[in-house]
Amino acid sequence: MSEQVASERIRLVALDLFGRLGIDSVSMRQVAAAAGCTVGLVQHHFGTKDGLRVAVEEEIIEQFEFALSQGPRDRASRDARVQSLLVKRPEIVDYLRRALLDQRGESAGILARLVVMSAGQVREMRASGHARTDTSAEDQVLRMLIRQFGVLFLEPMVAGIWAELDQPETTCPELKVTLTKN
Amino acid sequence: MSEQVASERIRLVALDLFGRLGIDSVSMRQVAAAAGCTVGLVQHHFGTKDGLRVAVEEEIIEQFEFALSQGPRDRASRDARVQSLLVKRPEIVDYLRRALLDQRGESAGILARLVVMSAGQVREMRASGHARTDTSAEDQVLRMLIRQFGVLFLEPMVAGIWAELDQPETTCPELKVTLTKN
DNA sequence: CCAGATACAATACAAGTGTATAGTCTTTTT
DNA sequence: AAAAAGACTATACACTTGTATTGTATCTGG
Repeated sequence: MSEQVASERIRLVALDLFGRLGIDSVSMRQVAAAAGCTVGLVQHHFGTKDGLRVAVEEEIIEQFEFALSQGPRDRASRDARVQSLLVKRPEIVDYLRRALLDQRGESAGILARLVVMSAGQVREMRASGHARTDTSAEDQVLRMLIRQFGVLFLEPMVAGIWAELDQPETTCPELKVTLTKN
Repeated sequence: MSEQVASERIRLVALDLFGRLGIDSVSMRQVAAAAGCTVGLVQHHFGTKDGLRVAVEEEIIEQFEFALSQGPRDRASRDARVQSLLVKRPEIVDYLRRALLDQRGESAGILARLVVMSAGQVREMRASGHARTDTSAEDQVLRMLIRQFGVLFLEPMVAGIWAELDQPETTCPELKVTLTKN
């Protein structure tokens, strides 16, 4: 099952760790340990930490391109394929959420590429009659991105609040009483 | 204007930096430099970095309690006061967004306290007839929090996408052409 | 077979981290 | 005025960080 090449394994655990903890909070040694190798190997394959970040983002882009390129080209089908990808690989959602919210320095690059891809999709849909052309293309791009990411990005917020409402006795005893009282 | 006590100045710049860059990415020395003092003074006032984090969160809680405690007690008025606070102090929104996003370890504490506060508000509204009692309190708490934070949390995402759509020639030349073509 | 590339490990190092400690002023208290 | 307390600086230390370097297997093409 985990008998892949080490390079790919490193990329996958890096994507997972970066998404879950944030790039800055993950050390090369952490990545190496999670991938079951040494720091030297990570360096050998990706050069620097930034090189690893680029490779991770490359993988995300590839996944998107794959999901968008095959299958029917109407809006609903494309949305479904993207949604399927994001549900199957929540690490990607985590990573992108951080990239979108951070938006400082190099981490904004993947956002730009994603917007460009979405713009391409919108243009293609407009040309093939799968999208109306009487509204602005910018709006359509923005709507497309929010349609695909909006709920997924808000999900941890709702989940966090809900978890707190569900079992608050660990952190704050009086809340449970308050809420179950009526 | 900036002739406050150093302790308060440190707390404010720490809140700002923590919110903008994330707690882990901000060093004590960075905080000290931004506050115009040395690391030793930060230690003297707040002990450890975690102590500084606690103080920063304390300040946020205080601001919320202040906004909630004074003025009319109906839902619309409270929402307006909270909204006013969050607009006036975007660092607080940034900080809370990160706390909500991270949700690991100690950083989840302020989320818990915020949920508890909101639950208290809901209970008070229910008791005073400012909120209906025929729906679940949990739902009301969740709705209240999403009502107050939802758009503010999504805002940087929209802003980021929009900025990319607005001036993409710096990062990706062909997008501009694509979008302005029709 | 055997050079050469490739996969991987071990270690070394400068820079940055949080924090402990000790010292110097300045204010407050008695 | 003496002393205690607080505000503030300077420095040292152990640790982690990313990365450079060097070495060793393992494969691979001629």
